[in-house]
Amino acid sequence: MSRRSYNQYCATAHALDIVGERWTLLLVRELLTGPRRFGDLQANLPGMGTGLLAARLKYLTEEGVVAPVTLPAPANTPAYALTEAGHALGPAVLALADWGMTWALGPRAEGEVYRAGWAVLAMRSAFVPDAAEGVAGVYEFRVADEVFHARVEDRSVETVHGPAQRPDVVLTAADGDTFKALLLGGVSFADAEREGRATVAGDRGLLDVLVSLFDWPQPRERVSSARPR
Amino acid sequence: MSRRSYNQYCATAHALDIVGERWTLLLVRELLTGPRRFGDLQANLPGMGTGLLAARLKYLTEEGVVAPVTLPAPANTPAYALTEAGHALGPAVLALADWGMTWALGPRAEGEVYRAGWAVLAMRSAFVPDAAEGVAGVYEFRVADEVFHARVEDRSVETVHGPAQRPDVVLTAADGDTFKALLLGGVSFADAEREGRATVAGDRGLLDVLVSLFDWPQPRERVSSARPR
DNA sequence: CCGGATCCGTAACGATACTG
DNA sequence: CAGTATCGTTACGGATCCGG
Repeated sequence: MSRRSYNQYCATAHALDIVGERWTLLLVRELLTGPRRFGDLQANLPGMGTGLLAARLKYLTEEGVVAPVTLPAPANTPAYALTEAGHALGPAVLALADWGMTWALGPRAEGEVYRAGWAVLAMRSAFVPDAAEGVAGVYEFRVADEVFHARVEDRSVETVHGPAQRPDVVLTAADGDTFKALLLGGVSFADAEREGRATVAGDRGLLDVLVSLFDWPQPRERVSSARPR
Repeated sequence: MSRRSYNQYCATAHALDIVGERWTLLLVRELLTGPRRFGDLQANLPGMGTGLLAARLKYLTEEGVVAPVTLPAPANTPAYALTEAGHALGPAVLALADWGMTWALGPRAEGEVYRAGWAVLAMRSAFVPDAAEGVAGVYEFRVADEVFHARVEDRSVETVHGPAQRPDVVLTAADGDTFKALLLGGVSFADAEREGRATVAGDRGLLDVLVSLFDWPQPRERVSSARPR
């Protein structure tokens, strides 16, 4: 338990005792798409001091949410991964992302950092299993200098950072905004390629299928009036 | 946006910018079961300073998550309620509660505060719609000095604090532990009544039905080993 | 260079006292 | 009852330094 506990016998309070401190759930978000090294975490969590990052990792390790691992050869470098309990936080992080997409995101603000990898979680959240009936495919995405991939299979999607082993199709987008527009269906892949903002290699048909697998929430405005009973 | 923003164009980060500060999600948890007055919130959030509570309410009001209301006559007293955006946080709070019940709750620790009202959220979380096929009933619960009720109808449950208008059955439990044991099915209503720890008024058959509507998660131990890929 | 540990100024929090 | 005001304590953020 963190030094500051809510001291309530309540499931929500206990959960927040462990993962409710500043940065913690964003740290879990990073690890939800696979193991990461200290430096990668630092790069994706700008504003978080190295001391704090180290302290959080240590605390979460003690609490059995995170575990240190050694990346497979040839990297052989230390990294951090989620335990089973850590992975179980996925639904909670996705529920927050869901709320954020609907009620808090809006257009990109000035100076806001954007990493395409974060869209990976959004894909999990907006994925519609029923729409993926009979769909199977491995997608690799390269956005700016980031690489991640998605594996669609059996009405489910699995999103992980890093390259795919044998992708059916590789989508390269110049920047995050282009990638987002493509995923939301606002821009066609053909148009983006024509404008030089994206390139596609492999089974392009699978990309059009991909877009149809998501149901993106309609952004709403928060208004200051009580909800009628 | 709170003064300290994560400054990331990410749905999770934006959500946490608004509701990620200390106490905020517990405050939302309180309001998820209906409007509450300042003093009630204070009483259910021991350890939170009045100044901080006032600041949070003000901030959340500005952000359109909470709205000040006047309780209906004869109370006619000021209170706080959730807006539509605030109610939309329900799934996120429940997801955290779910995780907490499985991975973080355990037995009650020494000195931990327990309010029966918190079990109300747990009931929402553990409710199994399929088990409630054809079930309808209004339950009122009185635990220690707290009163709340549940309305089961059409494969759904609605839990609100305060008394019910026309309850089918009223369950009075001496303390939270008794109430919990009854709900989890560890103790029968007859036994509890015999021991003087509970009384039942109304349609007692509905209570046995109630217990069958929940699927309580099996508590798990958090262990410090990475989850296999 | 990566993975941290240490230090210090600032902002956030917690407890209590006080006011309309 | 519903909040302000105040003040000591804790947590965070940024920078610098250190060992492999």
